[in-house]
Amino acid sequence: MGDSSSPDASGDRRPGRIGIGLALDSVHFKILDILRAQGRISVAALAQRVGISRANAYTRFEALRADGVISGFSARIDHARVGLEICALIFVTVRQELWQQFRNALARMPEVEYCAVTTGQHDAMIQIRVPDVAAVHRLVTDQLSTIPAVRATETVIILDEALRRPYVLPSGPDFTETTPATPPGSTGASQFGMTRFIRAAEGRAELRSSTVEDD
Amino acid sequence: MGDSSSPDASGDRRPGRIGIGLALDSVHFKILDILRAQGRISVAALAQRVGISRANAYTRFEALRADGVISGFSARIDHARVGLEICALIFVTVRQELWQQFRNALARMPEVEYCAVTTGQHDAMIQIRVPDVAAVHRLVTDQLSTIPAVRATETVIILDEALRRPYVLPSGPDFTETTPATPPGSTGASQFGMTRFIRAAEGRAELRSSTVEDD
DNA sequence: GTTGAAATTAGTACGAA
DNA sequence: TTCGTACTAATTTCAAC
Repeated sequence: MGDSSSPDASGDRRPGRIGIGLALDSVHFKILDILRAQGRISVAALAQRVGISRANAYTRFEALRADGVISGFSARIDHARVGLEICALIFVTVRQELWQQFRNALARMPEVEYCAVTTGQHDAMIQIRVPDVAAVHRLVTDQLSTIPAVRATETVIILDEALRRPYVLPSGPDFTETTPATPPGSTGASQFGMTRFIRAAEGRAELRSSTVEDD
Repeated sequence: MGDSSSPDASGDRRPGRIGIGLALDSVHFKILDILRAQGRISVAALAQRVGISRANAYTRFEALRADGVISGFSARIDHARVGLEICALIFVTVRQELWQQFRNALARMPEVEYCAVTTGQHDAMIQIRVPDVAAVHRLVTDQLSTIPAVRATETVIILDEALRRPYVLPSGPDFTETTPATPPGSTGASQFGMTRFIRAAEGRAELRSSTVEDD
């Protein structure tokens, strides 16, 4: 609240209102990016890395949590180290009148890591993690195919996970620069909510360093 | 080290050796499960919830991190709240001799959240997050299809994410019970590494409560 | 939105069981 | 190994600027 009239003339941190939640500025995005990579960093260290005061960092941190932008924190667990060596995708054709049954059944299967409802040839894609390939077959035949909501399945084994970057953030200049290097209208800045092009090289070059997954 | 001869007769916490790393027992799994749901919990609170001493919790926590079982911590970010409303899957047919080029190109695309090399009809599946559907089309035509390594693509829009449970842990009795309720050989316990069946109801009933994503 | 205090809590290093 | 305690260092909270 407070950025109603002219969002372009507000100076340095142009907040981009998204949906109905709080307006996020470049500092918020910097915080999110750090917290995405190092979820257990102290707020004090966070403040220092972002370049704001402790109190400010606490306020923003709390606001992000309260507003649901940050829904929580997770340890990243190495699946292989924990006995889940095999990952597979199962494409499912669902009887349209039994969707809720299908969802309920999935919720009861701990091997299911992800389920997306999709357009296209199939209705849903689920991703599972199991100890060995035999378990994939067992899961499909003994569990999935016995659900009445499931009409057909198609299984694909994942041979390698080339990229794993959970909780990506928007690309574009808004999201790494905090210093007043970019005057509002001069460069190819893209306000969130607007559909403006950014030259690919620009937005990406500065993003790269902050996308690494450490800690 | 110390559990070489008879892992069944060791009593309560039967460690299951996985790969070459440290042997994980049920306490480790309980720690992992809590840390998966509440990545920012203090070690003191963790110790209390697991039912071990603070010192022990520190030791195990450090061991899990040092051994790479826990590779880090992440904030869970609500994509919609951050302006990334659209999620899509793109199935890619890759020129087999140009795989490395393909990987390198993906690494430079911040919209790509995940890429898996798969068996089946296509060679890879990538998942992207962008602000709107137009951006999906732009990404496929302007970026992906201009990579020489990409022979063909097939795009599917995700209408709903029915389940999102990153970093799942193995199912089975080993992974929630800490109390000596289960004598080693009597029930359908499944040692990790062995391929033994567990009756579905057993392993899952007790798992359900600890799979919820809070904080 | 920032700085600088106090109060609380976290992390470490011992011995003892 | 694991536990319990004491010690040190850090973080969070709360005040005033």
